[in-house]
Amino acid sequence: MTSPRMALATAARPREAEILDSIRQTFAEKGFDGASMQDLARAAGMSVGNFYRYFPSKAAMVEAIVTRDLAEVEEKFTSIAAAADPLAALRCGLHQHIEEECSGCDDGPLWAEITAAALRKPEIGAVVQKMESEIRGYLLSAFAMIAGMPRDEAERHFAAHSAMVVMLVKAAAIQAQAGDQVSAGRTELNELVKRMIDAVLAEVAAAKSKD
Amino acid sequence: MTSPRMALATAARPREAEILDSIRQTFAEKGFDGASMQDLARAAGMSVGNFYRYFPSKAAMVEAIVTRDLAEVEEKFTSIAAAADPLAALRCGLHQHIEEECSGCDDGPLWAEITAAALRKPEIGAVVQKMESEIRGYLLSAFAMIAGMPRDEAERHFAAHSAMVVMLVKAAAIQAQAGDQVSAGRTELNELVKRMIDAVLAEVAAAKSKD
DNA sequence: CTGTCGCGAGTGAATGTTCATTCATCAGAT
DNA sequence: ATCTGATGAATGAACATTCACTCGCGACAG
Repeated sequence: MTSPRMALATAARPREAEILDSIRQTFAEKGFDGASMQDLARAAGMSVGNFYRYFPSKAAMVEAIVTRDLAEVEEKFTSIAAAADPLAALRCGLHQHIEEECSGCDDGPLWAEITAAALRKPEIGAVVQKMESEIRGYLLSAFAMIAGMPRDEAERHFAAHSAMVVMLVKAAAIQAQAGDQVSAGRTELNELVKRMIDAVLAEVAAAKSKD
Repeated sequence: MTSPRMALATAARPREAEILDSIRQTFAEKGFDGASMQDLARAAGMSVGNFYRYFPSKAAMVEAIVTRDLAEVEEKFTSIAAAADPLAALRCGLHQHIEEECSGCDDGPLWAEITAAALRKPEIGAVVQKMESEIRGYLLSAFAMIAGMPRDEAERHFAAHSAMVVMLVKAAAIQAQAGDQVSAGRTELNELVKRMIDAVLAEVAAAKSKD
């Protein structure tokens, strides 16, 4: 997940993307309020003064992080929409995502932090909400294809389903980073999460047959 | 949720409980790192100096908050375990909890904050993990009754199920406080969450018949 | 080829503010 | 007289934000 992300965004605004990668870690480790501008500047490998040239506020950094991740997600959904069997592609993509979050890329703390900050700071709340509603939009488009119904009908029927998928994925990512004693049961929980996602998708697919 | 909480804990250490109620709000509004000792002391209605007599650190406050909420949860599970139909009682209790979190008691931000803090500060992580594992324990005991199997067997079969329930409840509480545009779809999402919980419980109950 | 001008990128010390933590002190009850 | 619960000013560290300044480099006139 790290290398494609870097490759993707580096193309557009190289320096900013590079800084973003450094910043993520710091936010994850110290939290939104816990990370000082000095901390962040140091992590980005530059002086405090210069740092303000790139990001005038913490909210701006979160916005940049969110925007970049959203672009990644969009890319994935585009390939899902183009697949021969969208249901299978979506299912596979989600399962893969659950696996990835568990081992390797530790974005859990970062999203926990951003989620918490979104509930306190309106600027961040707006950004996060825009992101989530956009993702729900992608899901709904996929659902429309799967259920063989127009997009707006899918929206009416499956709004909650799309929200549930987003919720499950986020919750799983955050949970995956908590504690170590239970790591044996981590695999089991992941399997159960995947089954829950399957159940949601099954409800969507079931709308097709009864037309 | 507020009044029973106060009534419960006031019996034991009145002053501390009173302070805790004031503190909650501040943590929810400003975040763990965002809330200064001055903020918290003011919220508790006392001087900074005196405040340190009650809580020497923010982690201690979180611990107190968590401990108190855990006592509430324990109480609920005790009554569930004593019910004639534990499955129905558990199901009803969980559904009720989902409803409550949505309207009225806005504990979402607080738990988002605590969850995020738990991933960064080891002391808080330990406390939260202890709480969650205790709750999972209560769930597993209930599961054992429902499935009609010894407790340790339930633990082997349903560890993931208990973790999933905890995850769903927490995620729903946090999600319930995000944004306002979607509040129309909030009810639908809540219904879906309840159905997911039902699905998990159904898997537990299914273990009974096949003995 | 060379001097120098402009400019974007980068620096880090300075400023005023807020924070955590301590402590000398106080009011009132025993 | 003393003990308990409470006060809030004091202290030093850390923070956000600004700013005067440097450096390297390409353009370009001589």
